[in-house]
Amino acid sequence: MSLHEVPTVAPKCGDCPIRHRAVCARCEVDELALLDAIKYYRSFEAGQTVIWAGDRMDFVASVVTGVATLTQTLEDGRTQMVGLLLPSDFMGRPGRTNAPYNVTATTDLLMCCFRKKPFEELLSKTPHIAQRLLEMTLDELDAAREWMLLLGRKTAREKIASLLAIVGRRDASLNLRAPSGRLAFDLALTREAMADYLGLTLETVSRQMSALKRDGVIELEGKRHVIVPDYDLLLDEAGDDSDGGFLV
Amino acid sequence: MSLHEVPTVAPKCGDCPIRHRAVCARCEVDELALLDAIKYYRSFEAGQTVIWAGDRMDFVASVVTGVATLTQTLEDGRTQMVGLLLPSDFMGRPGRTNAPYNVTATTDLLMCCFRKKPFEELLSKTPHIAQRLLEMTLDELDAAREWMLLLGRKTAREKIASLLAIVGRRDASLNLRAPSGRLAFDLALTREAMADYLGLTLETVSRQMSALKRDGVIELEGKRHVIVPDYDLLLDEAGDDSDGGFLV
DNA sequence: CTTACTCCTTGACGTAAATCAAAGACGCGC
DNA sequence: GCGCGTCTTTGATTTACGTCAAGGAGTAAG
Repeated sequence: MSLHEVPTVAPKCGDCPIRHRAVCARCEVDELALLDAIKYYRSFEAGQTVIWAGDRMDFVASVVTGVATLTQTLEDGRTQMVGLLLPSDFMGRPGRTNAPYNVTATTDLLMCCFRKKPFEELLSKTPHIAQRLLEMTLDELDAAREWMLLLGRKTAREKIASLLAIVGRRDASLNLRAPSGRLAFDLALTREAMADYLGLTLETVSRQMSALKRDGVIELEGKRHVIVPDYDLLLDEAGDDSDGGFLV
Repeated sequence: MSLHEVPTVAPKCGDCPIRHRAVCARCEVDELALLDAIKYYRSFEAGQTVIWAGDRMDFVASVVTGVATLTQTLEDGRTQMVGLLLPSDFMGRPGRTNAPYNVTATTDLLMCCFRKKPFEELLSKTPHIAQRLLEMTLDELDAAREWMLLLGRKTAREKIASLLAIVGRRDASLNLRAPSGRLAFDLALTREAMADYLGLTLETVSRQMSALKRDGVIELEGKRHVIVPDYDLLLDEAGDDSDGGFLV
């Protein structure tokens, strides 16, 4: 998602342990001071719903720690995850009053929230933050469209490999490393959540995870901790050369 | 996509037959005059490529007439359409230099283009246009995510019905009508293009079109002209109650 | 008119993934 | 320890959709 890149100095926003991606790194000092004045924290337990589709939403927020999912459902209960919020990801829609999807915490979750009204005022006063927000939204749009390619055209195995590549890449970038060679990370998703993201059933996810393990593409410690012996090999399995550049 | 709604007065931008969605209807007079100064037209024949993924892109544009598609492909040729541009739709990415997907004309196509540099200057001078653009991008994001639900969880029949509902709805709104009851429109897509949009094969599309016809949900005149005797029935087949509110 | 092209339809068959079903693994409270 | 919940794995079977293949319909050129 790349703002003006990964943090290279200590975070500035009060006591937040993260750098808010909505803010331009070049001019962060003043704006973060402004943001600081209107922010508050909310925490959620694993499994709790942050907001339901259609609900009034009077804040925008950054994920501080934890993982949340965006999901949509059909009446008969079929559900599709349409986005994944990892630490430093932004959530919110300036100019909108209602949430378009369900947002659910899949781990314990801490969010740094900003009341929408003052945040919007801040936006109109500081056009370069508005511009930054447009860029982030365009990134999200690219990610969503990349995901459409996955959902429409990839095999189950490729889907799993793509998801692992993305989460692994994202995890590496949190540690300021480019993903390559050996990689290990926790996958904060149940098999069912993975299935909902990939448009599969949980059984198929489980089978393909087993297959990737059998073929030496990944190793598993317990159910959630994934070890990738060779990131490039995983990318090959993902079926495209985009190297998971989206959703970063 | 709904700016401050469907045109109710004559278009203002010079000789353009359409209202540019990037411009706020409330304040259009001044901005359209500005836009008028930096615009030019380009036309494409059916089948021609407007721009290739990765190419430098030094303009943004509105579709005046015709239909274009946004597609992504894997190396082995599997392709997925990730967006559809209908008249009045906007295409372009302020702040980006390269096109993220292939854009192809599926009919003869006329675009009203604006050179990117002056357009971006206009944006920074008129924050409410920037805000309008953010809203439009959020709409596109919603549409993409709605499409993810379709790709990941709907059956072939539901996919076809959803596509027809959306195109039909969009066509009706061009004529300032709410879609209901009987509807007739031209589907400017080949069976293959429909398949690429829906993540299916062209044979499956053809079979499901035949099935919908056999079941009286649609009638066909020739290959492309679709008659929907009862729009609500079509919506039922689409499998959700979102009523195709996206991509409008 | 014939030929040739593109696009579409329909059929027969194969297969990847869904569904149905059972049992294992892990954690948590008692 | 034991029971009980949730999550996961694995197997057997079904099915929706893909693949392969043949032919039809419309249109443009000769």
